[in-house]
Amino acid sequence: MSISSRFTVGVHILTLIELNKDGISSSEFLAGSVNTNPSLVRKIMGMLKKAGLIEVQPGIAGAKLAKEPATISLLDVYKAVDVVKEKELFSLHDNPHPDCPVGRNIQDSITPFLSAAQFALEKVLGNVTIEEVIKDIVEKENNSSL
Amino acid sequence: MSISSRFTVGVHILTLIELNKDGISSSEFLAGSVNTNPSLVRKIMGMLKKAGLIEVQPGIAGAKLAKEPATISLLDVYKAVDVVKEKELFSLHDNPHPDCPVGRNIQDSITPFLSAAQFALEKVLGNVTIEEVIKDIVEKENNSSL
DNA sequence: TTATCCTGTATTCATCTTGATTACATGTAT
DNA sequence: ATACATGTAATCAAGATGAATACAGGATAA
Repeated sequence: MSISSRFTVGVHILTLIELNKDGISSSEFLAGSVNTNPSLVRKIMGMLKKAGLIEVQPGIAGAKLAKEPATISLLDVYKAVDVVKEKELFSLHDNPHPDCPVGRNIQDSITPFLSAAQFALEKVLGNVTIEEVIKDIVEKENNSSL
Repeated sequence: MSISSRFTVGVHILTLIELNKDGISSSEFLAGSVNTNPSLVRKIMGMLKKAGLIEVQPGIAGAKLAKEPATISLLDVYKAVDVVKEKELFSLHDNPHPDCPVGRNIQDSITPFLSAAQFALEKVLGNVTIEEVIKDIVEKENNSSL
């Protein structure tokens, strides 16, 4: 299992919109860089828009960031594209047997640990911004052209 | 998306084996508590055995822990049942376009952040032992019988 | 030996999620 | 009106998951 690439594609989209801020970032343009189809990009753009991360208007080509890159964290993107539901990163098996002491208590016992693990993951994502990703990419570009 | 319940079922199995240490924990017995079929339990038992967490023998009913509960972490179980591959919790979109500065660098740029997030999650799981889960269940049992 | 019970393992199946693809309604501008 | 973009729905193939069934092989008791 893997967390949907909607998340990393979302990060890609936001990064490219910013680096192409002087140009027009249409869904087709973005899809070309991601190597997917414009429809999927528009779907993800819709989620990013709903989350207040980008500005797009029907009929008008191009998207812009709605906030400064330094104020958008990877966690914002992760939540925007809805890849993992609240407290549901880990699956629990349905209906353990209530006649067994383990069966009737296991879920309540381990859920706090699972939530803590998921929270730790999300905290790391919350500490990384789109600005950092952009800086990193620009730096890699400069290094590779030496 | 969700991480396969093989993980939480594995924890359930280990916990029950220990709490039932004076009895015989056959795959059918364990499956009854988990509320699944014995075949799936045997499959997971095979993984736990391979990882050195339990002892089972063909033809002989019942499984026993191969180590003290205090020395088995949730991370051990998580790795044993192979629910998430190393550094692959997050999906990357294949083949971003190499002619775009973002396309050719995005994966290398974000992979360290994603790995760090996954590592943070695993670290939390590594700090919780089966013994703690058992204690918690016993405690819940005692409280409920007041 | 024979019968019985268990583990180990493979196969099949329905269900779900993902991402690709197509289509089309709606909005904007020339 | 035409051209082009976004918004959104529908369909599809592929992959993962867990349920279910079957059976080979090991262990034990009569």
